[in-house]
Amino acid sequence: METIKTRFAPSPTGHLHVGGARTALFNFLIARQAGGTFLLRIEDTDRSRHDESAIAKICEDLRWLGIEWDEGIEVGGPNGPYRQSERLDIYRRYLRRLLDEGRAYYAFDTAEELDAMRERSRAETGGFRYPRPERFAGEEEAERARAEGRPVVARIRCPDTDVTVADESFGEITIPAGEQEDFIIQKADGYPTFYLANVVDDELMGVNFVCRGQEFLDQTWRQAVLREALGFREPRLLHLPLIMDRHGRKLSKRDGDVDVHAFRRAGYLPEALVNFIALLGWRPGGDREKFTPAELVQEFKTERLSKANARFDREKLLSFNTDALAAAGEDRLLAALKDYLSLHSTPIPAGDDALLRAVLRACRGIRTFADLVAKCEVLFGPDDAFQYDPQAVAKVLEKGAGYETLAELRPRLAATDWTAEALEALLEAYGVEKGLKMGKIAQPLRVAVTGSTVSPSIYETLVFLGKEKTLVRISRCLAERSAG
RNA sequence: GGCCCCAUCGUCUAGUCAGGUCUAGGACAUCGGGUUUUCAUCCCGGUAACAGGGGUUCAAAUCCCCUUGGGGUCACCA
Repeated sequence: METIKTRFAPSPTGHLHVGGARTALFNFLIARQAGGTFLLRIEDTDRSRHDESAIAKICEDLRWLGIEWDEGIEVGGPNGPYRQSERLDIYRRYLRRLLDEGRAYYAFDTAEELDAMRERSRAETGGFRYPRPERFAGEEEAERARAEGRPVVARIRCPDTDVTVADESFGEITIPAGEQEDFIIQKADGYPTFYLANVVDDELMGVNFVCRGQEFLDQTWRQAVLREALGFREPRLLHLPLIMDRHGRKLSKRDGDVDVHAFRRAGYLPEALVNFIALLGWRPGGDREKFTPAELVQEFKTERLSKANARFDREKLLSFNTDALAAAGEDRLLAALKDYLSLHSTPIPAGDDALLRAVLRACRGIRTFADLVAKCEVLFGPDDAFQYDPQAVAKVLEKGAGYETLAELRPRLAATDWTAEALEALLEAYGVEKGLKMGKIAQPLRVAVTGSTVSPSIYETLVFLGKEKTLVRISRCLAERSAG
C-alpha cells in the first residue's frame, strides 16, 4: 500500500483563515495518522490577488497552531519549487503536450464577448457552455491574435463521455458529457489556472490524497478530465463540509475576524483553537469533545466526517479556550502569555518570568489572555495615568463610607509588612474592629488603587503594586475627592 | 434557474449505516440558585429538538418517497 501524501495548498491573500486552518489540520492529521507526508504548496497563480507577505503569514499561523509540514515552502523537499509562480515552465510543458495532441486549443474571446455570449445563452436556454470551435486555432493564429491585442487563452477539450469522480465522503458524482464545458487552463497572462497547476503539481509532487472544502466538489470533474488527458493517477478524494457563520452563511471576513492570527492576538491558546476547529465537520461520536493535538492524531477518522455544514460558534470557542487555559500547566501558560504579550504593548513586564507566573496564578479563571491584561495592566502602569471609573467611584466610594475607610486604612497599611498574609490579617482585623464585611473594605481599596472594580484578589493586587505605589494611589484617590 | 449536498434542543451534536433498551443523552448559549472581596472561574438545578406529509413494519429519530427549508456550484478566483 502506497504511503499517504496529503497537501495544503493555499493561495496567498492574507493571514490563514479558520477554514484554511481546518483544511490544513485535517490533511495534517490524515498524513500523521497514516505515517505519511504532509506537504505545503503555495498556489499563487492569480497575480491580481497576490500578496507577497501572505506566504510568511500563513506559515507562521500554521506553526503557531502546531501544524508542521514535512515538505514544501520554507522547508524544501525533493519536488520543489513549492510556489506555483516559480513553476510556470512546467505547466507550459504540459499545456504544450495537450495542445499538440489536440486535447486543448486556443481561444481569443474578450471578457465582454464572453459576458455577452453568456447572457444571450442563458436567456435562451438557461445555461451556457463555451461553444467549441469546429477547427482549433494553431500557433500562427495565436500569434496574430496577440499582435492584434486580443487575449489568448487555452481551453481544454472535454471528452465526449460522462465523467465520474468518487469522493470518500459524498460518494460518486457524475457529470454528463453534455454538461461539461471546455474550461480555461491557461489565462491570457500566461499563468495556468488553478485547474491545470493544481493537477500537475499534485501529480509531480506525489500527492495521492486530496482533502479540501466542499466548495470544490462540483468542479472536481475538471481535474479528473485533466488528469485523464495528461495520463495522471487519480488521488483519493475527500471533501469537507463548509463552515458557516452564525447566520448560516458561508464564513467570511465580514463576520468579524476569522483569521487564525486574530485569535492569537485576542489571547487564545492554539491548542484550544485546534481542538475547536477539529470539530468543524468531524464528529468524534459519543459525548467527548476535548482532544489534545496528540489525541486528535490518534482519534481522527475520516469515516466520521459530516456532510452537513458546520457552524463557527464563537461562544463555544471561548468556552473551549477557558477550559484549555484552566487545564494548561504553568510552564505552558507562561510561554503562551509571553507570546501574547509580544504581540501587544502593555506595561506588564514580559521579561520577568517569576512575576508573570505570579500574575498567572492570580488570574486563574480568565477566558483569554486579554482578560488577564485587562485585569492586571493598571497594576504595572504609572500611578497617575489611569482614570477613575465614575461608576465605580459613585458606587463604592461615594455611596458608603469608602473614603473614610481609605483614610483610616492608609496609616495602617503604611505600617504593615507587605505580604499577602499580613495584608489579609490586617484587613480582616480592621473588618472585625469596624463591623465591616470584606466587600466594604476590599472594594474601596480596589477602586482607589486601580480606578475600577476589577482586579485580582485585593491581597494579590496590593502585593503586585507594592507598598509605596499603594499609598501613592490611595493619596491620589483621596486628593481627587477633595478636588471634586 | 440547472446540477449537487444537507435536515435531532437557539447552536454543535449522541443516537441513524446493522429499526425496539430514546418518556431522545451531552456540550455551548440561556434562565434560576449557590460559593466568592470585584471580574472571571467553579458548583447545583431548569427551559428547550427528532421540519411537514405519506408510506414500509408488530415496531421508525432511525428505511423509502414527496414537500418545505437551508447550503454549495455554475469565472481568464482558488
